Amino acid sequence: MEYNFRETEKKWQEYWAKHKTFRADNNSSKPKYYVLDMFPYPSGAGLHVGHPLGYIASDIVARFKRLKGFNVLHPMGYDSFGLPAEQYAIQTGQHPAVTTENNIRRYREQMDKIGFSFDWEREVRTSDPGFYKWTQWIFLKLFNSWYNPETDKAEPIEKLIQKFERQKSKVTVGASEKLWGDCSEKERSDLLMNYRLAYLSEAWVNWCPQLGTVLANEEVKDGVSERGGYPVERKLMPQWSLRITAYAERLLNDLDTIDWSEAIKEQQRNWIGKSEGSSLRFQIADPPAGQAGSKLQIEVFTTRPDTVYGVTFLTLAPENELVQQITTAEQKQKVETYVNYAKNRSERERQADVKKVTGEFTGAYAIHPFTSAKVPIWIGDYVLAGYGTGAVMGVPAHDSRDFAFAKEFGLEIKKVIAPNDKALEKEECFDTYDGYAVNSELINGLQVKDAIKKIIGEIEKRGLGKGKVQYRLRDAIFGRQRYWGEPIPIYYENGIPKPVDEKDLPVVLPEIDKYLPTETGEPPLARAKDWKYKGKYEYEKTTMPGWAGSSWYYLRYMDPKNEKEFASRDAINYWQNVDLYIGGAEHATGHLLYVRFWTKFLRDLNYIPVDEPAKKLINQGMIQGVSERILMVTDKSIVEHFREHFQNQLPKQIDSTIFVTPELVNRSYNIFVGQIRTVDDIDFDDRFKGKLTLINVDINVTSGRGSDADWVSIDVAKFIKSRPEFSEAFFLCRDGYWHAGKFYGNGEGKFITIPAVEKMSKSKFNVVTPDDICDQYGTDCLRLYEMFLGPLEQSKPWNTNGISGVSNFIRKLWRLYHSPFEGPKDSLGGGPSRSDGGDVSPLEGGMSRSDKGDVFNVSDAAPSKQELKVLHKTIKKVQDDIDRFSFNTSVSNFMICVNELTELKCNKRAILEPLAIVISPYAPHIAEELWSRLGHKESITFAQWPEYKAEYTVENSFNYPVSFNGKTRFFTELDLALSKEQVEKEVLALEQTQKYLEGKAPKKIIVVHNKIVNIVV
RNA sequence: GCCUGGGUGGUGGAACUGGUAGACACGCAGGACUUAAAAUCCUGUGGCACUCAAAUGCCGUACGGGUUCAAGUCCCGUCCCGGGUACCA
Repeated sequence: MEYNFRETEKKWQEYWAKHKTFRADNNSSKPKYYVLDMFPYPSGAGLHVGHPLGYIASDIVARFKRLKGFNVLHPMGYDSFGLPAEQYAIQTGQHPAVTTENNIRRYREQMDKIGFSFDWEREVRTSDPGFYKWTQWIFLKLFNSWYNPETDKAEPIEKLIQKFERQKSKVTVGASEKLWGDCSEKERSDLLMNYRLAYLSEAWVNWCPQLGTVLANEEVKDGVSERGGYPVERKLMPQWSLRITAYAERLLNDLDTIDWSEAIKEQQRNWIGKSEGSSLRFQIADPPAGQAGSKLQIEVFTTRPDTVYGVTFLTLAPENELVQQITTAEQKQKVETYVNYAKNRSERERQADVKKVTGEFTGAYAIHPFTSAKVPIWIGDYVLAGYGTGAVMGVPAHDSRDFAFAKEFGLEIKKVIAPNDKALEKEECFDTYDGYAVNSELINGLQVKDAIKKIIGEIEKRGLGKGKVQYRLRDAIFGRQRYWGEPIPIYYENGIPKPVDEKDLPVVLPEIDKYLPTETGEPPLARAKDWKYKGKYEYEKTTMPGWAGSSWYYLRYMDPKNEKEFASRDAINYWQNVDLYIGGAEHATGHLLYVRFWTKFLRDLNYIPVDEPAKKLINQGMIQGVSERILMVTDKSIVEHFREHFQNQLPKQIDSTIFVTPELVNRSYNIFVGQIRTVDDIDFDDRFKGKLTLINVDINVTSGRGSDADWVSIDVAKFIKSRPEFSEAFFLCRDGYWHAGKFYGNGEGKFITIPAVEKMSKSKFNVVTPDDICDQYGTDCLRLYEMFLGPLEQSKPWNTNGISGVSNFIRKLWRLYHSPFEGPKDSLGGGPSRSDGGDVSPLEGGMSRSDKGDVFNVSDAAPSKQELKVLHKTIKKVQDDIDRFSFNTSVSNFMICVNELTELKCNKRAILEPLAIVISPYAPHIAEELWSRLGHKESITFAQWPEYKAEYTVENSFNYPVSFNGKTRFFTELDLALSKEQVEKEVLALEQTQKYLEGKAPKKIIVVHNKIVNIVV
């Protein structure tokens, strides 16, 4: 009988739920193991086949660790605050909480189907007040802390206040200096904002007046908003930010302590962007008439102070405050025009247009601190206001950007570094470190590195500046003009921001009538009626960004129901941090940096005992979607080429429907000749260049799958009727691979489709959900197949071409335990001793017996040597594979193992019982069923992993490949006990050896024990 | 540009510290069973050459060099693809 996966999988999923099999215990004598997946944002599209890839891998590890005797924490939850739900709410008026709830239900259903071993009692949702109470609590801690550079950690702000109170020296408040005791409340608040780890400050943002919100950089395209196309301007606005920069050095250094991929670590290092150099001040020369400019100075940051003698100009960022003060009357008009121009160019636009050099002369000059020469001061938008001091010294001879600027505006170029490599002497701009200083008075002749050291010393000595470390990392803007997020627990009293009292948390997200900004441009929360702290104070109206909840959620899983603390001490001390974290690499510089930041902060305040959230991180690859593109072919020879290539793949029948993604309809889309390279099995050569054309296809969409349709279909017969010129059209359709193509017409066609392999997303109409696979082949099959697809960390397009192999394997596995093999007549246990699985199942309604094949056939006879060898080979291989996260090779090994045992007609309990355990992490449902049929009353989850015994896999002989000059010629079976000399002798005595020696004496013979024999002739 | 991961049959991919390249699977071809199909099972399957056959030889891990008895694996150079990032001074 065939294995009935539908009944079996359902049965065991119900069993696990009913028995709470996967509940993790906070009080256990077992060693702990915490394996965590990045929790999903519950989107409307549901789970796609890419999601479970990582979840399956982590589930395998979790189940494996349980079998190995660990107390495993393997939880799941939802990152349920976020933009899409809010956008949907704006469009439909439906409360985001409602759509989120629906989406979560869908996700849960889908996940339950896959049989994950999550402890669902620990589920968390970031949008749940019981959860975000603690997100707000951590925010308050950040607000009430400062970073003490002396102790190099965060401390309560009270310590700083005490320090201010005690010290006699004055503090700087705005433009004046006062004693702390003399400051007003407002002044004190403003002063402390410069220290708090969560603080309010003026920051440059992308502001869209029409939408009434700040936009993230990726939401702005070509100076207009991505949604709606409204103009976006750069605006200085009060913003809540987190002082992540205080942790820059620790975030950088501690990367060396964690086992994360080098790629992610490197990305974080680049993001933090540490650079060492020096600050340097330039005095302004001859202030323009009527302005008190002589006291003004410009401070720059440079990593190349050694090139200081090459400075021929200074450039300020257009936003730099000094611009207004130093500009001369003659240049005022021009400078203003330029500043306005620069202001309205978005960040993105500036970046996209890197090659376009723009700038303006301010009319002012600065005095070179070493040569006293007068250098012109320019403004240019290649200088960023947010980095360093917003001003650079222009050294065109040794910096390619300064060079481009000088070229554009005809500024002087002065060489001060000579390359060590004479060949490079002619280069106009030489910007590497491989050289020595020239024309540089104090440092002439010194190699760059030494020159830097010496000149910094000189700069410090003369009080012009000092050696300095600069980070690219910027403080994280934390406020969003959005509704669907955690309210920031701050209220305002007389315009002074104050923290909500801890005991008043959570500040619950209020109900509002519309999810839009107010008419006056205030955030949506301003619409809330009677929403006041203690009935009288205005709350902060912005909400937290999407990454707030995910920055600490891993801690909440340890003790998710705790109402007094974010997690109890005991729980935190027991679970520590995540042992294995699995998720996408796209979070490299977002979530994965913030979660490290919050972890270090909580550690500083002694709430947790660890410095890092996750010891080991694995990034699963993306499963890409494949969608159709239509390509117009106008040249007959190309069509012939295709026909030749796919001749034997012509389908016998013609289907009258072709699927096209809606985005292709009624739109001109660009597919370039170069992109055809994605069709990897066709080699397009130059013959085809220029002969592939694209036309605008206007096809009537005749059907869809409702408003949520991912695909629409087009009736080709109808299409051809409306466009008779395509009556001979040639369609080649590909659903993943070409062999599934469909042809139309009968000859010189004009149409083909080419596939586009892209990230799976709803907007690209290429989402494939796991449900269909589960329904058709079963969950175990989906699990094995997703693992079998290739290495976990590799991205790959989704296709189901190989799934039948996995499906066959599951049936073979079943048959191994059930085939009506005849047991040995004289066996000890006596043939098919357990014939009926029905009554050993823990649940009623086991498999029904339908025919003779349904005989559970396991013998208690002693296993043969060969059988033991097969089993132990597999045990070893699978545990090694799991240890190095190579799940695809394990699946191959199961196949090999089952094939070999089938060959051996093995039906021994001593083999089949451990085998079920070994397979159970990968295919838990069928493993449970087999386990129960083997007579066990308990779930296989807590069985004991069989111990690998090397003695069973030891061979006493080896079939040596014998090679001559490295080329393998033949094999010879030799006893492994033989010494090298004996092997040599044996091999030389062989007739074949003599044949290949051709009478010559071997120069050298290499014998590698258990590996190879190589004879050098 | 910079950082990073890759490039192996018709396809997905194996090959762990240099030691039998192509495991396992898909696909394809042929066969068995069947009235037929599906399912299942068996055989073959990197390319080229030669042969009635058995066998054998040569070439093959993007390309060009190198180290080594031996290179997919190590070193140098080049090309191509994916991912990230970008006027960071």
